[in-house]
Amino acid sequence: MVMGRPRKVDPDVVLEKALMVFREKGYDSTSMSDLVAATGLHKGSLYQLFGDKHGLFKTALQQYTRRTYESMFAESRKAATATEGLQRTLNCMLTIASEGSSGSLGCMAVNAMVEFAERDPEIRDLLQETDQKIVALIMELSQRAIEEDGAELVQPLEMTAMMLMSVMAGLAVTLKAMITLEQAQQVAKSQLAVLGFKVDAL
Amino acid sequence: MVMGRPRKVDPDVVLEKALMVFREKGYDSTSMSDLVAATGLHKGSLYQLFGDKHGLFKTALQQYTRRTYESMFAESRKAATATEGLQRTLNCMLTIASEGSSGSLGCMAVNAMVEFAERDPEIRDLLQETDQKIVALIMELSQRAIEEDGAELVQPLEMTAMMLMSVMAGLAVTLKAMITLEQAQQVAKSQLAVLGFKVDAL
DNA sequence: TATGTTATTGACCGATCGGTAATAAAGTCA
DNA sequence: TGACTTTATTACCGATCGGTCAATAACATA
Repeated sequence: MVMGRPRKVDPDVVLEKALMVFREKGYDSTSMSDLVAATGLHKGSLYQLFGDKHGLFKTALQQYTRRTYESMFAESRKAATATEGLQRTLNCMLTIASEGSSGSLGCMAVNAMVEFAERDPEIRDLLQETDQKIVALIMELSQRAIEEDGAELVQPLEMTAMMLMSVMAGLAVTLKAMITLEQAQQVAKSQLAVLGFKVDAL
Repeated sequence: MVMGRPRKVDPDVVLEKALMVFREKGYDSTSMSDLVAATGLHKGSLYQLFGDKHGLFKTALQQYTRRTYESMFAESRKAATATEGLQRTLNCMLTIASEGSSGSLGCMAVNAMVEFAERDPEIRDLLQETDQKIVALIMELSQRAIEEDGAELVQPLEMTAMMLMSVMAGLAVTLKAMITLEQAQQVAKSQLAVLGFKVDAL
């Protein structure tokens, strides 16, 4: 056993609660008071655990991107075909972005990109890494869809991936106020179709 | 002539300077001090002119959406064909979103949507109105592209417009850190192509 | 029980936040 | 010139911001 006074609460559940606040309100409009209220911890404990507000946000964002990517990857592996895996991957992303009790919270990565891209290279790099991982996943699934499912892509692989990423990022935004999850899923499916994936067969 | 002490500066140029600050930093992380520094006005004058910070932002956002829509509409009318008009409309949007001395500022409407959608019905409604106007413009151009340019859309008109809007919103985000203006324009053009517009003929 | 170690707590900090009000300055009009 | 009207400017407000620190509490170990 480690020495010293034991923790009352699991840092992971604290991080999870802070994460939800940041997803809801973004970084700037979230105050330490908000985080204290949401986590139940006292301010000093939060600072001891995560350094400062920026550190807490960064940790929460990493948690979000890691877990979201893992969910997407896992979802892609559940499918019988690469094409279906691709569709499930996109739907997984949309489902996460649509979370929220009233109105969708959107994708925290997209939200953070909008808020931080111009002023925080650290966050920007972190988001670029995740972006590249997802692009790689999409390209791998697309390649397999060509080889295994007879997909006849009308655009090069790289362009196909860029177009899918653009659509997904856009849906993450419009999900916040313009469209429903069902509409977003329909858009994603149609996008796969127009790109040449054999999505009708599913 | 109107009575009273005359204004030193034109409120429109003040609004323009405030607009740029809001585009750069968003709402929350922009302080009144920032606005004072950027406009050259003193704090009291800003409050007299625009009420409060939120009012100033709302006015700036309306200015942005109005002007951007007018630019897009004007651009669409410059073209010889509806298809070319559509492409010019999209490129106009991307060009505006890519403005900024170092890195692109993105689309202020998209940025505001991310920051305000969950907490400010007034801003949300304002953005939804603009969204609908742009959707209407896109649908009108698409319809004309079918009738006049022989476009063979592979998706219904409404879905075509939704897909275009999603791509554009996504590009406005990714433009901030992930891609260049040239890449974004290429994505938009490819998107038009896969949707069935006769864009290769241009 | 005494000691070392870590976690929790509440009081406190200077800085900055958005916003206000009183006053000074610069014009028009009689 | 002097009254009137509007803008510009300064000083100031309470509240909240993110962050710190010393004191205390709760454990393991000796």
